[in-house]
Amino acid sequence: MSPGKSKRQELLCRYLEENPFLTDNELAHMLGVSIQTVRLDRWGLSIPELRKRLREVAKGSYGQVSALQKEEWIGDLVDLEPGSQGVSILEVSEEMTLNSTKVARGHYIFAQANCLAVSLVNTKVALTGTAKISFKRPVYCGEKVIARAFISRKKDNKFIVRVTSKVQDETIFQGKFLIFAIA
Amino acid sequence: MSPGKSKRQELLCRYLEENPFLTDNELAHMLGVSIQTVRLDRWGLSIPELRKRLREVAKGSYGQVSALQKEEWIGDLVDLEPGSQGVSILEVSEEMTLNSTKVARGHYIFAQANCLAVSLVNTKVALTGTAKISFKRPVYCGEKVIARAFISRKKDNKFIVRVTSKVQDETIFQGKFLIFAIA
DNA sequence: AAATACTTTAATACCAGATACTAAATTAGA
DNA sequence: TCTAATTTAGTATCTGGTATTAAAGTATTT
Repeated sequence: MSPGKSKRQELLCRYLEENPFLTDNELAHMLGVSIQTVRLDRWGLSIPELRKRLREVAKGSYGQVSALQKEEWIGDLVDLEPGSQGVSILEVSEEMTLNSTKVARGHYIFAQANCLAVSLVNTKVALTGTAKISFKRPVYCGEKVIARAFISRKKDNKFIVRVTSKVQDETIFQGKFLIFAIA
Repeated sequence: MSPGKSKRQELLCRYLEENPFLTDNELAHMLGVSIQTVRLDRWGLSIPELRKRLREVAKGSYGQVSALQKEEWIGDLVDLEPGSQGVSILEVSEEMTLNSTKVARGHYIFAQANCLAVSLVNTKVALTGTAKISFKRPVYCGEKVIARAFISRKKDNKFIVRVTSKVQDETIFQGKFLIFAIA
């Protein structure tokens, strides 16, 4: 991949993030390339056409739910062995950060860990009882948080789950969750 | 104007109010008339085409999105004395609960407390360092959670904030947050 | 019943903003 | 220099329309 291509694709993303209502034609002019190249780039980045983007924005806003509200889970489960361990990835988006800085709100990091911890417990319903958590350093917009969790102890319907969240091998969060399984 | 026409136009409006993402074709089938009649009706009612409707909804919401981002707090601040204490109310909605039961996800309760704790610290940026939290009992859909927070200790740029969340005088959550103020 | 007006349907040409595909031209890397 | 990646071009096709003209169908009135 040429440097021009990846740089252009980055730009394209930035333009569309700023203004998702741009046509391929407008993008082509802005980037100084042909419309075919723009389409090829969009395809490579799996960005849908303008009309679908409009549909998404429109439909998304039609439900009118806030970011944390509409997400069932915070983070994407990439590996899960119920009853043992699991891994979840969360890419920190603009909505999760404070305005002035680009630092993620603590409760998103917590939410990711909590979701993962709860999903480890292999029952219909699991509830967090207590938790001791620690944010090691701020996480910035765009960073990928990888949370790893494992069940460290189990007694009756009580589970102790330890979660460590990292950004590129640097621990940014640690938590110990006591979780109750409910039958 | 025949009664059939005005009745149909009323129906058309109702359908579009319910779901503005309907094509003329779909409307024609729903109303049992030809597509031309639908277009004529839309013209008479000066209802724009689907794509323009989408654009409007999308653009209209796009301004609001950034406005919502600014004050994306979990919970409503009802009382706040920065540097001392504050109260926040959160009504648990369907989106915050698990599907099977009607129990609120722990991280919403945490998020409310965390937001409140951070807002108590009267600086531009405040970050949660560590927290020790405890969920006393599940919270159900529709319940109003009242979180009260106060700064229990302060040293340099470190604040210890204690939060107690209640549902009708019953404590459902307690937390101790160590928060860093950043200049 | 016939003439007139209103309503509905049909048909055609055209547009924006795309997809899907083929192919040629350009550029960069070995 | 030759090859492979990248970019551009061109064409056919799609959706969901607009705009226009024309032809039916249905009342309404005279």
